[in-house]
Amino acid sequence: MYSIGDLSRRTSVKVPTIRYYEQMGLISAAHRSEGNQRRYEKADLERLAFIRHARDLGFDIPAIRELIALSRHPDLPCAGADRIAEDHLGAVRAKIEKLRKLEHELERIVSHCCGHSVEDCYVIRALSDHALCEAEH
Amino acid sequence: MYSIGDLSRRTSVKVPTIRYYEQMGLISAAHRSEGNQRRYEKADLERLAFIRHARDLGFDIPAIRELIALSRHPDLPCAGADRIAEDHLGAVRAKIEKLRKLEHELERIVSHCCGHSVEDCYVIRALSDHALCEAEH
DNA sequence: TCTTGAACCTATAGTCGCTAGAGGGATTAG
DNA sequence: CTAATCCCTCTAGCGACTATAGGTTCAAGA
Repeated sequence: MYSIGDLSRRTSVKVPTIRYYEQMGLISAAHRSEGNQRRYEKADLERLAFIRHARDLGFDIPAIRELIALSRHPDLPCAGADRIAEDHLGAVRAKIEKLRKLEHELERIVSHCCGHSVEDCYVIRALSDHALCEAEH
Repeated sequence: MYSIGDLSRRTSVKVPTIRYYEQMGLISAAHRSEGNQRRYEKADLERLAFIRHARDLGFDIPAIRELIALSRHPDLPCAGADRIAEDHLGAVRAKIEKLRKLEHELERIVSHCCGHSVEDCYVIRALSDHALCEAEH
């Protein structure tokens, strides 16, 4: 039997976050002590570690809910889980692509700025005048 | 004289967003018509285009506030603006780095999954067992 | 001039995944 | 038995908007 604090220390998930996950339906409502405090078992610890891991990999809460639901039906084909992971991978790649374009444009703007005063600062001028940009954004 | 809708169409900033920027102090409170509707001039349009452009480049609102303040003092050295842009570039690069690690790990997990049922799905197993991961995250 | 419909107004709540705080009760070590 | 630490619920805040409700003003056509 673990208290919520024990669970928190063992999974590195903060106490309020555990309560939040309960509210979001990612973990089922815990048993309570006589004094109404949450008491957890080993299965809860594993479940929470799963959630933590998925969050670290950037899955959002609805995706995690689906993954948990799938993991309770070992007989189903795993195409569902694969699709969730692939979709997420696609989203991560899209974000990287966007950020890379941003990086490129910012690099260009920063490196072009050799002025001394704000008046001829390339950073400010580029923001004021879209025509100074290389790509659309 | 532009109405808020004119301004919106010309800058591609949505009407509620323009009001939000006014609330956040990025644009000064507009003059009003007799019937209390906002009326803008060319200077407001340029200011809003500047903001839009900075947002597209990922600057957050406090940074934009600073950039606007700087752009009104053309005599100041432009090191302040440069630093804001460089800081932002650094943040963008850090995000890219994080996402690339995620991408790598997700690729690995997805590509290892050749199971047919959830029971031996590598996606689910990797989430359940952190030891299957290559890097810490 | 009147009417209609589009555009405008304010104020409030919702998004996401937590995090922080207030104000109180439970547990446990000494 | 007491004090320190933990735990409880409830509410509000973050950032940058977006959506909705309920009402007012404007502009163009009849």
